[in-house]
Amino acid sequence: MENAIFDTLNDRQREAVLCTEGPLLILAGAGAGKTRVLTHRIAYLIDELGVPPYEIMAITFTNKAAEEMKSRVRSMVDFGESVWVATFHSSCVKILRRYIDRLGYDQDFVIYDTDDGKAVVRQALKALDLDPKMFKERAMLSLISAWKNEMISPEEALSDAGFDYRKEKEARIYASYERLLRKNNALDFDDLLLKTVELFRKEKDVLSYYQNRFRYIMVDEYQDTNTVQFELVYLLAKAHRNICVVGDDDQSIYRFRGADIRNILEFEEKFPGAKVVKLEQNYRSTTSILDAANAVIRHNRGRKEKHLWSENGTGAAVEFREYGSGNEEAEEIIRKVARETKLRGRSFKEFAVLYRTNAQSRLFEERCIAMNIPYRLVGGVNFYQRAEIKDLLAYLRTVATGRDDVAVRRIINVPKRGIGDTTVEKLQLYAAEHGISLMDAIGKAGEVPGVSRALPKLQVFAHLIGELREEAKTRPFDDLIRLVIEKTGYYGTLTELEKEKAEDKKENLQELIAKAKDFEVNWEDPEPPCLTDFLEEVALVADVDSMSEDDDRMLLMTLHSSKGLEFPTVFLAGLEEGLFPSYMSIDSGDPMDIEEERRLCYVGITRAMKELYISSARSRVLRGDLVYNNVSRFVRELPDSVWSEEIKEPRGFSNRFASRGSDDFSRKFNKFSVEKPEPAKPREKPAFGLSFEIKKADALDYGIGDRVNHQRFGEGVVKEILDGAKDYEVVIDFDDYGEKHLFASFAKLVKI
DNA sequence: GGTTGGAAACTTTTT
DNA sequence: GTTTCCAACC
Repeated sequence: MENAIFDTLNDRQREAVLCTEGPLLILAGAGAGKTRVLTHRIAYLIDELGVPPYEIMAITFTNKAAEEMKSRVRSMVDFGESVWVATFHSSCVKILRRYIDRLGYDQDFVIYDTDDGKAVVRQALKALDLDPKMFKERAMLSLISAWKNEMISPEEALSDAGFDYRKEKEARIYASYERLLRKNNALDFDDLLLKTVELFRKEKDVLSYYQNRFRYIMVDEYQDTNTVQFELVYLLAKAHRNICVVGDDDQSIYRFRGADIRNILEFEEKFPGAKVVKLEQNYRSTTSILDAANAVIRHNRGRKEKHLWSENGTGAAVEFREYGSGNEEAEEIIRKVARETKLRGRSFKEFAVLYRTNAQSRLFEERCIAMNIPYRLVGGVNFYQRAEIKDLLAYLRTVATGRDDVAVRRIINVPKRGIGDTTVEKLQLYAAEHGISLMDAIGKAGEVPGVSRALPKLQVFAHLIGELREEAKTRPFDDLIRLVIEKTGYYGTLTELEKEKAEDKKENLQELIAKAKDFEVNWEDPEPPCLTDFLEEVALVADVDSMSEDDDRMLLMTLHSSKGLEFPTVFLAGLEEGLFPSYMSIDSGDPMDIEEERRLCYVGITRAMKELYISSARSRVLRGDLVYNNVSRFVRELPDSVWSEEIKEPRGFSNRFASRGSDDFSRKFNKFSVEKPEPAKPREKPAFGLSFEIKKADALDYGIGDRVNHQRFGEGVVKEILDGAKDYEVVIDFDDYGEKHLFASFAKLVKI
């Protein structure tokens, strides 16, 4: 190959790039340059094989990944913008906007998020006269989602239920939920995929159009695909079989969302004759960090054997610290960031704190504010899920379609205009009886039985929406949003809240206005965008997507959000039994749940480029009350060699003995228990280093003069053995590292 | 019939 | 800590 850009690839990467025909599975370890492989592969197809760019499809999971790939492809090849690079969900939306009429929907369908979905479940329960306490919204939604991911229809769910009362009711709720969505001309997240598959199965001409259109298909993060997604890819690829999937089974962390790890483990069976390329050289992290990652993930059973390695050098040792409390953990971590940035001139964005649950973020946020550290909180409540934003968007949805009952219900009394639940129920009933939408029923409120007192208020509301619809025809979106705020007197409701919160909400609304403007300015199609386009964009963005690289702030996020990102210094916080791994996964009794948590830990470790600090807290406040957790099992799975820097420091070492008795260790490493040990002293200085269970051996199986092997230092000769109170101290002269003093129980020396 | 404030109950992770 | 529920008020 003459092209210089391909010279920067290693042999395995090049192999993956050159294998363009037929099914290909790229098993890419963390930081092994999979995005580079994908983009180079696209460039190779276009530049070397002359494939037209529009015949190439690359599917990702997040918008951020899609954006990154888009910009890389554009900078590498001419007409790069013609390559179809999009997320699963937005790809499906694009297809459905063109052809969904074949499934009996209008093309301007709206997309419901989980909040809307909850409202629909509530309505379904009411329609079926079922007790909402018996069938929880959230549980029902995840059940429905699971059914959809498995492509099980309401009818099938019903027949599967047999004579089980509960299952039968659940299936009926599902059926009712479906009817309501269809009536509102709405699709939920799962529908986007499911309806596309339905479309392909039903309309052969549509399927073959897209099969011919996408002659080369690439799927990123393949380990996170679920059954519908697999089916979608399978349908598209089965004609030409040029399907390349990239993934890492060790980074599969979305099982709870229906991701099926078997999709990657069984790829070769699903696509016979598939070629497999493993990328194991890591370009991101130091060897210390990779050792830690490898050691932890080794404890999982169902996985493809891999061993990450790098040429980046050993680097700083991974450090573990146990703090007295969650507060102290946050304080020390943020203090460390403050020191590093102030004293060593490092920038804030080099640091990231990763945690298991969103609830943990607050502690770090508070410390950042207190210490004046600029930070960015990723995830938590998604910008577009905030109440005020959703309210405004519900107005826009109502203005845009008029069929969206869920949106109308949300805003009919926001701000308060004296239209209560009873009135809405009557209107809804009337609408159902006459087969019209809620908004239409409001227009005819005079004819609705039982509506008298609320009638003038309803007329005002209907008039308001009518007016906004008129204005929407000419105004740009940002202007329209301003108008909604003004006409509804939305800010009026906010001032009643505490000042600070109201300010926050106003700022959020300003940001929404800015985003709307942005959207219009960046619109690329010659056709001007309509309100539906904007609402669609907004429905499909995640929080990570809007993370910008340029502002210098440290990052706080869950382990899930951190996937695909990298940071010079990572703090993995809250490594405690019950928190991480979560009590849910411990209690379920399914070892697969713990394995998923372990993969999550692996993802967290491999985000780090140069430094990794792992920590836990002995006590922390969880939903109001103080709990005492044991150190996570994952900490114990970390390799001894990782801690050797500490062992070289006698000072840290003696500290460790001074502050921790061995009873403490056995308690800590016991399985998660509810038994509460004595409370931690709040301001106690934390001990450095990892405290392994120190158990003095009765006798050592090596003596002075023997050659022994150490995991990290290699081979050496035992010079001296000192009998200490709690352990033997062994002096070894290593061939490569010289003389070292090690403790027998830590060093795990093996006689050769 | 609608609003409001306080008590109760629930928080794993999210495209 | 935060969202939902209910009962007393308007």
